[in-house]
Parts: sequence; C-alpha cells; structure tokens
Amino acid sequence: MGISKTDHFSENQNEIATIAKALGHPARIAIMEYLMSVDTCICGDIVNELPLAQPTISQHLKELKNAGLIKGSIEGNAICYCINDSCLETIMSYFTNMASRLKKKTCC
Amino acid sequence: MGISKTDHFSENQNEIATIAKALGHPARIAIMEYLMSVDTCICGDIVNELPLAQPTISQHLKELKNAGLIKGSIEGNAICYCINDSCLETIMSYFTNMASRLKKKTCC
DNA sequence: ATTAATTATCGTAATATTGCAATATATAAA
DNA sequence: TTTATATATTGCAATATTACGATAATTAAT
Repeated sequence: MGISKTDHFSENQNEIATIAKALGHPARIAIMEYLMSVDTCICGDIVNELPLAQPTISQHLKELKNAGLIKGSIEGNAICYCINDSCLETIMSYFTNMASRLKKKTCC
Repeated sequence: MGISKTDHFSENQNEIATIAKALGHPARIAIMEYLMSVDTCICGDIVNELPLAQPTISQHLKELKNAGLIKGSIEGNAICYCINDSCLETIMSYFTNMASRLKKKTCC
C-alpha cells in the first residue's frame, strides 16, 4: 500500500476499506462467486475452477479470510471454505445506507 | 497490482473488482463520506478536511473518478466533485444480491 | 498583464501486491 | 510406516500503490 496512514482514519473507515480492498481483485471476486455457487462448501476445487496456480489461490483465500469475508474449517485432509455472511452484511448495509442517503441530495 | 490476469475473468467480475479496489483505501472512503456529508458539492475543502497533501488527494480523486464512483465538473476556477449514484447503485445491488442468495445456504 | 487561488501532473522514494516454482506441513489411505 | 492428497509457506521477480515536493496549467480577481 506504499506509505499509508491508516491511523489518521476512523476504525469504521479502515474496516470498510479493508473489506473493499480484499474484494478489489477479480480473482477474489471469482472465488467469492464460486463459493456462492456451490451448494456444499467444497474447497480446493477453486484451484481447478480458476486459471491460477495453487499457491496463488491459497494466498487470495488467506486475504479474504484476513478481511473476514470467508471462513475455513478443516474437513478431513481438506479445508472447507465458505462465505462469512456477517461480513457481507456489514459491507452491504454500508452501501445501502450510503445509497439511501444519497437519494436526498442534488448534485453538480 | 503486480502481474495480474484481468483477461481471465468476466467483465462483471472485473467491474466489481475495480469499484471495490477504488474503495479499498481509508482515505478514499473518507473522501466518499465527506462528499456525502456536504450539502453543496464543495471540492478542494477535502484537502483541508483530510490529513493528506493536496497532490495525494488529487490522486485519490482521480482513482475514484476512473472507477466511476465520483464525477467532477468545472465550477469557476474550482472543480465540483460529487458522488456518482449509479455506480454506487451497481456495487450496492451486487452485494444485496449476494447477501440474499446467501441466506438460502447452510455453511460449514 | 499580473497576481492569487485552485487543481493536476511529474518525478521519485518507500512499500505493497501479484504470481508462481519449490518446498513444507498435515491428514488420509494403503 | 510409507505413500498419496490437500493446503500453506517461502522466496523472489515483476509490477502497482502511496505519498509528497516541485512545478505546471487554468481560471478569477486586480
């Protein structure tokens, strides 16, 4: 992120930015959409699904997990990843609130 | 972004990622919130409002503009920036859709 | 025309991200 | 215990981001 100044901003601003940043890559959007599309919470098939190497997928999963967007639980020798709906709720309500507040304004 | 492979992902995935990425910095979230809070679309006060230098703010504004999140129009010798509600609508409905689809699922 | 005010661009240093091969770790199956 | 399967970590090269001083560009006011 270069020289950043996260300490100058509010906790909420940093939280939203962190979530948005985690979603700020097409591969991670694709992972989220894949996790949404499968009924069972299958894990490593993501590697077969996306045109990226296994370590790269693993790294993207880590970032989504750090941001709180997904959860992972050990299931045998595999790991079951799935979407953390409370995190999705956070970002969704943030934008919903923003959009509704915006409707009352006139702009340039 | 390092070596990225945007061509491997769908247009929609790239679009959402681009918007999310633009919002993936606390300063840009703060700018969005400030633009929301002012009734009139005042512009360069953002520089006074945030703890960042003018060129830095200008750069952040450019990124928000490139992502389509804000619009800027010349107003005398100043520039009037304001939120582009249609872009906000795009990202909001994306998450709303995701969240509603998620409620039907059980997870690990 | 000069000067002031406002915003953008350039150049550059510090740091972060992306992607992957190689390798490590951990559990399941034989 | 050995082997196979699944995922994580390390190390590194290529590239992107962030921040800001200096400076340019543009319009307003004098």
